[in-house]
Amino acid sequence: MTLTDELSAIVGAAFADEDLAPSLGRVKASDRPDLAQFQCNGPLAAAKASKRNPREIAEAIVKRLSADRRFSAASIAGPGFINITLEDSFIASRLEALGADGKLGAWANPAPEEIVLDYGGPNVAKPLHVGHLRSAIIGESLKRLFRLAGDTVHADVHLGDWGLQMGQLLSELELRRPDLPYFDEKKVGPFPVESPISLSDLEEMYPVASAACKADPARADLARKATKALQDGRPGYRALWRHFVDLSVKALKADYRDLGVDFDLWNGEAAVDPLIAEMTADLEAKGLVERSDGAQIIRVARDDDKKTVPPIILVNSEGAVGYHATDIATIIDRVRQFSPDRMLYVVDNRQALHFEQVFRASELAGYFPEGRLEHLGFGTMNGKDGKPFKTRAGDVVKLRDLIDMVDAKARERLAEGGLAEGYDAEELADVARKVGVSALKFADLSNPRTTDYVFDLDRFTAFEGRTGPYLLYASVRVRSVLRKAKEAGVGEPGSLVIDAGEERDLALRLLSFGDAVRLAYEKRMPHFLCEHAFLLAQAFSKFYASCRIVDEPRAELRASRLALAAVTGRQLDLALGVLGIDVPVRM
RNA sequence: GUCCCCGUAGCUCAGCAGGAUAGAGCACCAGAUUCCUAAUCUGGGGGCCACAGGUUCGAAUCCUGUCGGGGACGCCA
Repeated sequence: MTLTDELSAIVGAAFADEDLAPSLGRVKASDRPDLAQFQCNGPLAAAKASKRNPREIAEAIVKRLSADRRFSAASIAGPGFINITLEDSFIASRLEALGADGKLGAWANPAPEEIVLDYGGPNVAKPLHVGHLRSAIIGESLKRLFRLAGDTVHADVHLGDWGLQMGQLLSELELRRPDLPYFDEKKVGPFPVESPISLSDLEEMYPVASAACKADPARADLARKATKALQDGRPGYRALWRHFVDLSVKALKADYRDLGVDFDLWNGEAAVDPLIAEMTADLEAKGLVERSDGAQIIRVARDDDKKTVPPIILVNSEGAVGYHATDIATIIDRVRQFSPDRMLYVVDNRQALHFEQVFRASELAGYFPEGRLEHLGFGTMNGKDGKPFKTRAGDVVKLRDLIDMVDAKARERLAEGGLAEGYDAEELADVARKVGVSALKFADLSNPRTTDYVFDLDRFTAFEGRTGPYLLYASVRVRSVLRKAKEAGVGEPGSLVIDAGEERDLALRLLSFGDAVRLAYEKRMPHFLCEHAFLLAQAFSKFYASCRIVDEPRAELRASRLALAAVTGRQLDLALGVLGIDVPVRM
């Protein structure tokens, strides 16, 4: 139960005593912190419903609340707002409870769920680029958020390893190296253990093959036929495919590790290949499949659709399956493996129609209820011109290059401030990486998930203001203060005494963590957590600037402030952990 | 053409289960360090919330339309 839940219950009871709906007692943090800490707008809504005077209702409620010792003030303002200010002793008692809670007041899901979270989607043979940044870090953050709330989460990278792009690659290599044993149609094996080409060969081939197929229909036909042959199990193609996947997965794992992104499942589309035949037969038996222009389709349009929802191409005219089919088969596979309550897909907004189609087909076939499949779309990252971000040369920016850029910027910053003194090479590298990646992640995660945003290198590498490094700095300072206190032997953290306004503000901010967690969870939007982390770090910085801690002469106050700092440090680190941001020991 | 998203300070963006004086960061101006990390803190200027209607006691927030930007729309993923 969060603090505002508790306050809402108290105020709701007062509404109930006035024969009004308790839900009208919803309390939230005040929009006018200069006037009060919390507010309730219920009387205005109550007035509308019961045709009474809002101020009259507010007056009756306030009269009841005024008797409550937990409130230092309850008053009416404006047309009928109820302004509430808490007794410091009450704030202190709630903060003590928060400190004793292992999850620092985080909201817990009352009915924990089993969730499959799909947030990778990288393609074999394609290095991660800026476009993959969002799904990786939003997904990672949601995974940690759901787990914090008590859910069980299976994180699935869901590799793109089975569609037409595999046929494009196979045919490309076949054109270049027809002599390789893999391309002998009659040969069933064994094939060499070592891949005939390297990862960089693969990454070079992909855009070439893709462009060639786009330009030349005959070339594209080769790719489609190769895709079909791969899916039909031609041994040479399968062996080569295995090499491609192994090379890519190795590189992808390294890239994701550097970003602090970790998957439980490394399956790809190909993993459900054995289910395809069974599934298409089942869909056929259920009467959902139609023939159209040589392809097998499923119609998913509805009479009340405002937009045209095209049918799913289950099997194309070549006889091969695409990602519609593998996505539906993946739903079946996940149900069999985990029988989850929900499946979530963190994928670009532009895929919205695709998921709509897949979810409807899943519902029609009775595989999984549509309402428990969620496409958590995210906005695209654009350049300053509003178009998808590219380098000056017109290329997409590789994720690795981006990480190197922020890393270099962090080293520069450490050097110019003379901050790197006393760091050995290893710690320097560690601090630079953590500072750089925190900037990257926070800049991205602090945007609402669904909106597009402008990718601005200066902003991503800025270390002042509302940035990742600002949060790290606050966390490091907390740790430093606690260490100094220990060294100086000034005593242990003790019970809370609220003295200065900055202490009260910090305490109230700490107590709002539960609301932030719940909001982020319910909306599946990590930026609410970013907001909280920033406001918390800011409240701490203000507290730190105006209140002495280690050398505060009054022992009771010193102990209280140490406790406040300790709880802040723990909650900040927890929040940063959920965002996937690692904190260096010092910076 | 149909549908979806967006338009808020010079810039990048919050706020949109309607509510009080629309916020933050950056940039700009002025300050703070004999003292726990100045990657910090304090103060200041800066807004017809794209536009026009509508609903409401009350609209940045809900509805309709216009303009502007982006995106999606059967054999790519």
